[in-house]
Amino acid sequence: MAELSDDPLRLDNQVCFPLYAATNLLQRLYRPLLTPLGLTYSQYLVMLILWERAPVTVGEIGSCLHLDNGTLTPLLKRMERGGFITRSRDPHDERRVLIAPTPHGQGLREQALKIPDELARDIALAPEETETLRNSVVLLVHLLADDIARKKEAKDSAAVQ
Amino acid sequence: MAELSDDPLRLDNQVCFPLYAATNLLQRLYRPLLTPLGLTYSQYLVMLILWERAPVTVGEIGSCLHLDNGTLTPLLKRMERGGFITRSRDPHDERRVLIAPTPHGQGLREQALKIPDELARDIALAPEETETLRNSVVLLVHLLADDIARKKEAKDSAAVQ
DNA sequence: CCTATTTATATTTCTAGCCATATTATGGCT
DNA sequence: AGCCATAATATGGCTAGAAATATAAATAGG
Repeated sequence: MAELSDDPLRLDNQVCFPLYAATNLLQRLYRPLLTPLGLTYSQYLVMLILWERAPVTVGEIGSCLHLDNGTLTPLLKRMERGGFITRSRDPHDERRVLIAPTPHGQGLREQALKIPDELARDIALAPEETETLRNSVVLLVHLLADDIARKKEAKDSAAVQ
Repeated sequence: MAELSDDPLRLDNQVCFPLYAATNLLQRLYRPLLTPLGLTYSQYLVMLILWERAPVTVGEIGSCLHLDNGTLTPLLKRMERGGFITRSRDPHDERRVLIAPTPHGQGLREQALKIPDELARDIALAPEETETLRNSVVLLVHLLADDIARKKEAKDSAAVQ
């Protein structure tokens, strides 16, 4: 019995699997709240950034959300087609693409304001426990992001030699 | 200042976003450990189940991992093509498809055993903090899964009327 | 028995996410 | 000006994930 429950490969003993499952389930909960606005969850995250400040570059969005360019380019194009954002080259540096909300995109902020409340009702974790959870996951994200950045750097300098 | 930091739409104040980011980053960390085995992260999760017990049905895998059939069917077909698993109809109930590891898939367990250690080194959370994190995310998963099941049931009974 | 319902899986059509590679732009150097 | 290293974004090819719908097998009611 101790044998089974100490098995590091046992699904119940993993940390990463619950994170993975929670993320999938959360996106399923967000969907019915976001589709009336015409947004997916990742698109909603982009709007959260743009509601804080705009314009931002594709690269800035990527480092905020920890997403790759190959993910963002098509996602932002869909958002442009949907009329949520504009994409325009920075005249001062034409390598950069500036992303800004359209008036319609900006206007959605009002409707988005009620989403956190609706979710809080569903999640039904004690506020204190939510805080604890948030803090440890935020810490984990920092550790992971640093670790991945370190590995990327190691790889890049190896590629130069 | 208090205005800004109380904004529920601020990225820094969200619980779901760090979970989302952590999950993406974790999959990036897993990738270099799993590609030598020929597995993706979700495929690895399937193997974790099969290493505990086999055969299992597609539906059982789905409820363990909280994944949809539309996700699992192609995933399992890729795993079959890759020689990791077999898919066969249950002779007693031909609606069901039984999934079992091939000898090759079974053999990978040995190599997989070192993966949790390598990851623990990368994550570098204190063991106690890891435990706290795991417990709160597991709790969250239960709450979310129950909530979604409740909503699905409500929708299905509405469809009947 | 036979039809109606339920159950299990598959299919279709989207959107996302990653890696590796390519394209274009900038800046510094000579 | 011309060249080289670097930087920012785009592309292609793959795997995943979800909702809605379809197919086929099993079961229940009459």
